Amino acid sequence: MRLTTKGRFAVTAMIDLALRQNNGPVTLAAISQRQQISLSYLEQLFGKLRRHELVESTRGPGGGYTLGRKASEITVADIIVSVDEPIDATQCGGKENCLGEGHRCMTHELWAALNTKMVDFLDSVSLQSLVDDQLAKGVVVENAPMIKRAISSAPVVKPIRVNAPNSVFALGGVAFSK
Amino acid sequence: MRLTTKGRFAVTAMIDLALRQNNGPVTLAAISQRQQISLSYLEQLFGKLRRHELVESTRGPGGGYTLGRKASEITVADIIVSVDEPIDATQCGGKENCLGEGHRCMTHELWAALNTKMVDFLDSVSLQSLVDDQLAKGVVVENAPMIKRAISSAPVVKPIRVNAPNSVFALGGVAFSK
DNA sequence: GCTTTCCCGACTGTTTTCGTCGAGTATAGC
DNA sequence: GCTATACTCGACGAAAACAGTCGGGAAAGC
Repeated sequence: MRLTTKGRFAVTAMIDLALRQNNGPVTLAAISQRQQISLSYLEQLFGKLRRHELVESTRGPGGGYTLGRKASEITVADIIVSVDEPIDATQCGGKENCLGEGHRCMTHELWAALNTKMVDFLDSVSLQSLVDDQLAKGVVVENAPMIKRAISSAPVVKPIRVNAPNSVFALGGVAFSK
Repeated sequence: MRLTTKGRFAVTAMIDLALRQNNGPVTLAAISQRQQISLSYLEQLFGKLRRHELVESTRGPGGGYTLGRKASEITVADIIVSVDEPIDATQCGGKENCLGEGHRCMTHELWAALNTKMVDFLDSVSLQSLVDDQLAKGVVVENAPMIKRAISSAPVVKPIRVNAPNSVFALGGVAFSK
């Protein structure tokens, strides 16, 4: 279980998606603009999310992504392991005796305890609960036009490929200096 | 809050230290051998842990490291932030309006919620509780000779610098394929 | 046929991780 | 004082992961 900005991007994007999928599929271009994440990077992340069946895609105009199952049935742990590709294979597999010195892979056991706690915790946080948090905080979801047709009239801001010139969130663990 | 193998090494080493500091200071060489972590790397990690006052050092023969305070008063969060050096500075600082589009940095708020939960959780897990887990699992702590003197007699395995030829735990998130 | 949108693989630059090395300082015991 | 032990510090380096780019392609709707 690793926890980096990569996982954060994925969680952020998933919340954005969950907040807005009522009006049909949400495009990556829209998420990219709202959350300031590079479109190409989102494509990579959603490729993984789709292969893990956390999202479904529909192509063509009016297409985009929707959640693969209910937000209450998607956990933060699901999202993070999807994009992090746990290369796993902790070598000794967990059962072999890493070194035949009788203490059989204490290092492994050692970390496993904390890791279990971590996974259990992240598995207890559902996407729905994060969405609720956002709604409670008064996040305004532009209840978009149900039109879906009648496009190509307004001066749409063209969603080009490169839209995050110098990403603001490039690095940094997250605030909390305390 | 980042969570990588670096933090894992630090936590692992701290548990090892907590398990054995009864018989006086524990040397990095000993931890290195038991946990299969490069000695030089441990030196770096413990330099940070010491500067954060999580451990204390005593030099010279018979020296080593001891915990800076009781194991029950050290949390996993303490250890991880010590070695991870939270570069912080999430750019927009958390108060500015990242982009003047009214939704004032939703991305930021979004992740902050989960991050708070993470930190709170890791802050609730004490080093002592992890040590207890280990003892409960029947980890045998070689209740080492209280001698401390009378060294240089037995054919001691020389603790040279290079002792982890090809580290087994080089990468990999941790097991849990499920 | 055109546009929209997802899909995929390859590529690149920076940061982090992990580890090495060399030199130095404090302490204890002879 | 000498020597061995052990921490202390800084620099360096290879390899991986991260974050992002790019170009082309394929399905679907108009």
